[in-house]
Amino acid sequence: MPGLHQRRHHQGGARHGSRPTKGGLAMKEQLRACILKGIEGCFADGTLTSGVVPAVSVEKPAHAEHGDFATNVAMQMAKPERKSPRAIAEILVKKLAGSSELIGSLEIAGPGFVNFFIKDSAWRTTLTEIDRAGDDYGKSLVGAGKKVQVEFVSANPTGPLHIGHGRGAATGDAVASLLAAAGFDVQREYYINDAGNQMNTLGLSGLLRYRQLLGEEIEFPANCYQGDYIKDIARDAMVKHGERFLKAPQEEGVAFFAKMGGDLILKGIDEDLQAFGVRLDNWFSEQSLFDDGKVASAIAEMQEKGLIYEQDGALWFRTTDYGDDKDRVVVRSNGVTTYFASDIAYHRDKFARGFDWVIDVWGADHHGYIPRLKGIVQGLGRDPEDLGIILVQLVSLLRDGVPVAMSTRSGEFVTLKEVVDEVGRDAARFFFLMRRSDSQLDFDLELAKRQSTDNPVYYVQYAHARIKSIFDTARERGSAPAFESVRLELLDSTDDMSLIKKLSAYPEILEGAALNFEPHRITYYLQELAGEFHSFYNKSRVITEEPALTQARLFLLHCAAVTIKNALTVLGISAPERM
RNA sequence: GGGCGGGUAGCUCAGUUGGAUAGAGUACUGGCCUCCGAAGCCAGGGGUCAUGGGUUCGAAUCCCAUCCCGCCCA
Repeated sequence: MPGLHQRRHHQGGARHGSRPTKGGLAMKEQLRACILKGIEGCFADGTLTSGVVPAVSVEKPAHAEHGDFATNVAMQMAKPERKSPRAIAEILVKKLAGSSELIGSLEIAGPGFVNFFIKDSAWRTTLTEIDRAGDDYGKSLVGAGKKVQVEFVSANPTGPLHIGHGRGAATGDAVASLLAAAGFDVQREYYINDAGNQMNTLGLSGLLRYRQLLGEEIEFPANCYQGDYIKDIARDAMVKHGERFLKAPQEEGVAFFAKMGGDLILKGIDEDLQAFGVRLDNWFSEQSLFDDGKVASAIAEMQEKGLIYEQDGALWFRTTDYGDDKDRVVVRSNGVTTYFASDIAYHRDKFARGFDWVIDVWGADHHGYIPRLKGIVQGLGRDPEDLGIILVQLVSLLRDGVPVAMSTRSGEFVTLKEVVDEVGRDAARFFFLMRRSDSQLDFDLELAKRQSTDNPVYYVQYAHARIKSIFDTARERGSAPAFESVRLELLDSTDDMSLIKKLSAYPEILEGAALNFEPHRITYYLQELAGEFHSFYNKSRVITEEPALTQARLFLLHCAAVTIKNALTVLGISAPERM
């Protein structure tokens, strides 16, 4: 559960409440500090007596009538103070009134909430900050430079990436970007499963297709890789090497096709990922763990710690010590190591490389591995929360609402490349990130391609392009943007204010999305922000007869464009100037 | 049989980590371009938050049990 890590790292990270305003996030921090001070003040002058300071929570009410922020401390203090929540709220409100530049007014509501109405002028300073920060608007320092590795995709090099890998790629890449934006030092890694038996199967598949190509009558086994890409590999080998592997011993042929096929497929995977906008910082080979003796040394370390024992000729890891159902085999009685052995060595190596926090992105069908992986981490003497695991659920591909049949066994699966070629990189990424990774995802190809209102990607990108277009028109009409001395106080309508407040929310949304590994929060925010802009645009003229007002509104839209672009960028989606 | 995820509007899904009157998109109905991009906006109806208990000032959210769907393991 990502949420578990979040709390620890959230509290452990450096808060930044002392910095100047960072949109709504810093406002909350300021209010929180202000409330705390108020409570201490009440204790000092005797109006409150318990001396018990509650955990002050400041939140954004669901309804605008309830103010910009609200706190429930009066309710929390009711018991220790032995007063009614509303009575406590009254005492607090008296103390807090006028105690901060931010607070316009205060009220007591409902069972004992204290509602804060922030001065419009305070909200408007966010705009100055957005303009100043530019591409950096929304970023924070919670990560405090901690080294984090996000490992994702890591598909076996036995076939091209399919649509399920696409969701993992979009998620892993976006989470990495989010964490970087939250101040972590992030590395993206791909783990190549190039040591297992599936490589022999790949080699055999290639060899058999090759022999078929050269005229041999062979029934192609059902447990070999069925896809046409195997035939391409065989054809390639035939062109380069002729009939050489017809006469060679089968072992040599299998080894050749395993190596050649693996390299070729991996190259294709890299190309597909790049076309999808994903660049890995590091490609880590499972085989290298064996070649470098890291598997052996990892096993040795665990044996020394007494975590690996021998039984029935096999070596077992005591994962039950850490909550697993049963112990897991590391080395079989025939001397062959398991995937689990590689996993021990691999994760040991990750931490040895200095990562404070290691995140694995998996398909949800691997959820059964969580306890044993957590076991490894603890066996290494680490906190289990130093390993974060993101499970990505299945993608159902639809075309106009009708499911597209997919099955890797039959070879008729839909590849990531096909999807990206058809709907484009931006739409594909947005769709993959539109839902919580926990929940299954319907991906409708026709909807993703549609250039209309029901396609959320276009809705958001259109907002950005529309703003740029307004700027073009402004220049044509002699109102070229000049933001040296914008009169922000002219932005005083409810439409101005609600757009400003939505822009102010971005830093908090970004931080929450990062610490919880939830990129979908950004896609939702983008849709809300775009909606806020479109609504604003339909009600408010930007280019007017009054130069000062025109400049103020252009400035507001400039800030909106910056925010939309930043949010799209962190998801790896472009912000077009024209569409 | 055990474990994990899910069950919220006709459909697809959010729900700020326990807060006030549960939201958005879509679909449906009706309006808005002599005017900065109508790929847009505005208005309306639509709910037993799977079910039953519990915890407390307060539960879609936490706990227990049950039902349904998907996946993993035996």
